[in-house]
Amino acid sequence: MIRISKKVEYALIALKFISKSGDRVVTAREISDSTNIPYDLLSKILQKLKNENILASNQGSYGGYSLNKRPEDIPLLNVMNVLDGETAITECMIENHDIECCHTDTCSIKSPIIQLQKEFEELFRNKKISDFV
Amino acid sequence: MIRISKKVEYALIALKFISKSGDRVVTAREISDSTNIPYDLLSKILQKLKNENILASNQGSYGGYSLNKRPEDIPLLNVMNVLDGETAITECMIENHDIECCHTDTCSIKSPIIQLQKEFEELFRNKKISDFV
DNA sequence: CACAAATAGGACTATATTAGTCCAAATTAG
DNA sequence: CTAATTTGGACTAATATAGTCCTATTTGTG
Repeated sequence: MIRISKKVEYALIALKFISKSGDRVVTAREISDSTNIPYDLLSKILQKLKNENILASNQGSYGGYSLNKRPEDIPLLNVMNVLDGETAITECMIENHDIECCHTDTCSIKSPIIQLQKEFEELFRNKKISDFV
Repeated sequence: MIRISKKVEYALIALKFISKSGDRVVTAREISDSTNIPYDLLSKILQKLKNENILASNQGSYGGYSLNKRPEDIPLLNVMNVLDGETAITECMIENHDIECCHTDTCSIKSPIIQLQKEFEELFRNKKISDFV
């Protein structure tokens, strides 16, 4: 059941919330309270987005998060990769995949899978956070 | 880690195998032996494809499977839906979804998600089994 | 300095999904 | 009748996702 993870879904909601808040920094608590996203989980998500320089953060009281890039410069694919790891449509598409696929000899669908992988990535790379704001 | 399931991967390999076999019926055992796909799992997959009229089957000895549609008339999305259930990019995209999303009031990303869902489906609907053969 | 409000992040648990296995029944050609 | 096959239910194992808990660190303010 191919699906976008909750983490990514929450990230989109949070990013929208932050981008609607102007220059003001926004706390994880604030987002959690107004969206019902579990606080602890949300914190992890925001931290990862910060480590990827999508968000900027200030610690300490009166701290919080703010956007570090323009929404139109943040591809959805980026957010997905940050939160859930590399987006590989099949196991054998994972880069540096050292586990030999047991179908290697017989698997003749590899090249169309590579093509599909490309189109898939393109779809999610062309979607920007601005499309969700 | 958004990914096509093994079931679908196996189905693609099996469908390719069958379509390469001309008019001859092909047994699950035969496919399993030459592709290393676990026999029991493969059987289930072929049965589901049969129930969906993508394959035709003959029981008994000298039985087996054959294509019931032209590869170019079988969308990948169909195979995915048959094997893994409805393809909904997020939980709230599942049709007749009666569980109220706890973000309903605050979730303002619904309309772009619907749009993404459409584009996603289009990608996988336009891919046909013939693209993998 | 002490405190409160934040981010930061490791470790863990619970739940759900996916993958795979086992078993028995029904069908059919020879 | 028998062997080869599809059919299909029930179960187990493995993996991934979602969520929780706890503690450390940072920093503005009284």
